[in-house]
Amino acid sequence: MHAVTRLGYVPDGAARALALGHARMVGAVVPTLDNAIFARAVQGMQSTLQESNYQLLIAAHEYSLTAETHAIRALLERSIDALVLVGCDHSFETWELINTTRVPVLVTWTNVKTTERILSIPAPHIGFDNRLVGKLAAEHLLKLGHKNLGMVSGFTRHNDRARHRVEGFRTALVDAGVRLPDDYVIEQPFGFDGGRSGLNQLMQMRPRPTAIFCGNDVLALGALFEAQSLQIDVPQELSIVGCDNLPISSQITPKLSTVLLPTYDLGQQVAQSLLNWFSTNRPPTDRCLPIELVVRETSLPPVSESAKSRYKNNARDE
Amino acid sequence: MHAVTRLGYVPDGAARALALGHARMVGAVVPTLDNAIFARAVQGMQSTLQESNYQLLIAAHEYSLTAETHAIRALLERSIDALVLVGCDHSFETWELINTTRVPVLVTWTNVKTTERILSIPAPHIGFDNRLVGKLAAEHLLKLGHKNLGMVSGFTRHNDRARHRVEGFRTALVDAGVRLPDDYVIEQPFGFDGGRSGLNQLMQMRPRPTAIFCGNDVLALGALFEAQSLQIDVPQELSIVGCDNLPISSQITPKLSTVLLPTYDLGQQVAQSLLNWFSTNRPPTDRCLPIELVVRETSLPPVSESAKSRYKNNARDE
DNA sequence: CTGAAAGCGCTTACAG
DNA sequence: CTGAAAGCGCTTACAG
Repeated sequence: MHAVTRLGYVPDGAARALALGHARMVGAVVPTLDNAIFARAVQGMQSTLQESNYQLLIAAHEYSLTAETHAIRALLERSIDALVLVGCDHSFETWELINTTRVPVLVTWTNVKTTERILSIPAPHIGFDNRLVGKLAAEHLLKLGHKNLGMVSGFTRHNDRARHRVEGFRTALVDAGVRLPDDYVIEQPFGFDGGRSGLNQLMQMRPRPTAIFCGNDVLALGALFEAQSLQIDVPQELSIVGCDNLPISSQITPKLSTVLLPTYDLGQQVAQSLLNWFSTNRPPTDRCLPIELVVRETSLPPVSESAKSRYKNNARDE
Repeated sequence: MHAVTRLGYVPDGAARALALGHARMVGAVVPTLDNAIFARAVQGMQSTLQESNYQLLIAAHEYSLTAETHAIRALLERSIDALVLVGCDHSFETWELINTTRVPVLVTWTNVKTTERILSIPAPHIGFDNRLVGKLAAEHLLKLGHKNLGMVSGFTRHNDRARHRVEGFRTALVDAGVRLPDDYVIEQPFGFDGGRSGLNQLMQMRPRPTAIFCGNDVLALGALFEAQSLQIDVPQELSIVGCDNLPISSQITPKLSTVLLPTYDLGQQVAQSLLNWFSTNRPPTDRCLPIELVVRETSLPPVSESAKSRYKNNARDE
């Protein structure tokens, strides 16, 4: 041991991995690190993996299924011990890779049980009930008395989280006898500009929605900023509910109501489940992390008729 | 090749790495992924490494030097081809590890030339001139006519970026004949709360500063939010300048002036330089990426005497 | 208990 | 041009 420290010997991980048959590495493929939500989850995974001397390999695919497949193949060629994927919408090639390599896969961020899957692979999941996200938002806004609602969503194609949030929102509205026409659901790229442009489009609809649910806080913040630019008073004239509870969401004025998703916890639990899987050789049981609605002052009852006529004047000015 | 695809053969990276002597992996140790600035840089590195079939191993140390050393050792045991570090403040053990393993190291985010280093190791750097960040902020605020200035900084101990920003700010002020007393520099943990509490403390100083430079945008945003809570009118009564130009900084009202750091570019250039290093076997040359001041409406001339007396009234109310 | 040997799955230099 | 052999640096089962 003295010689080890004196010479600065560091064991060769590649040789070790070859002899042992596993490399103490897990790969994670996320849509992007540009959203704090994924960055935090990755941070959570990394910190708990680190404690058990596992390394995290990350890749981002920027919402491209083929980029994801390539990233997964590259990860698999590094002989990772497990793979973490976000959501259950993946390309056929991805599932094929997973099936043939038999790499342990953990699906996160989603509730697989409620999802139609292309190929049935026995991947356990630890995530959120994204339909419930939409439902919580809908129930909250309905309780406030809103009748005309709109939604700004990320692209739902190849994104089960976004799709489920729309579905959950719409279903809860329909259950309460409120319709959510297709053209009141605006799909936009994630980002402040997407939120802005989504709000803009919704504000041109007639009847104009008095409440808006945004698929995540980035879109909701964009919508909030655009409402400010348009001189629309939030929450007096418009209620906005987001999802994620980003740190900024509790700081900003006007206050943003949102659905809190414990993403750091998610990352930690995902990592912990993998570690258990490695040691017990038994896959973790599927589960959903609890989520909750955080109501801030943005959410008020819908405006009076007098305010509504003001809307129309504004609309004429545009 | 037909059999390869049919059987789903994926080469074993560990064996390949052992035979080849390198694993096509680079390790990056960042303070945290919780700040969008590091997340974006990591994203930049990852995307360009990916194109050349390199994998990125990431670790975060949450501003702890010993955690960093451990993370680096763990990375080194995975036989990485290169190591990317943020800043040049590292523990003795870290430099020792680097010296004995002779792993190629690239230091980023900082301008090493201007730094006193504990151990002289020949690590090239690609980063920013953080003194210039402070200087740009100071010159801007001086030009507006401010005489009483304050600063909210991250902890400067073990953080050369934070230290250099303070130094650059102070030096530029002193050069213009304006003093920045030590107690007008408040060190706070990075985060909105740090910014809030820093602003709070500065607003109790007499004379009260009319302009504040914050070490980064997260602190600046926190300061902005706190100013709103305290009913201090930004920019009429107080100018705030941040650093980073986070996406949110261009959205928020009141507008935040800031120093733009191209962190995504930084990540890409770091990765590209590593790739060149690997192929040519010659280390990259040191360089600084250009930065620029982004002036938004927050930065106004200092308030008139009448407004100053209003300050005092406010202060009494507290 | 100690120490030499075999083997992990690749790559590459070399023999045929 | 093809194919068998050696070797990368570990771990582990086994011989002494």
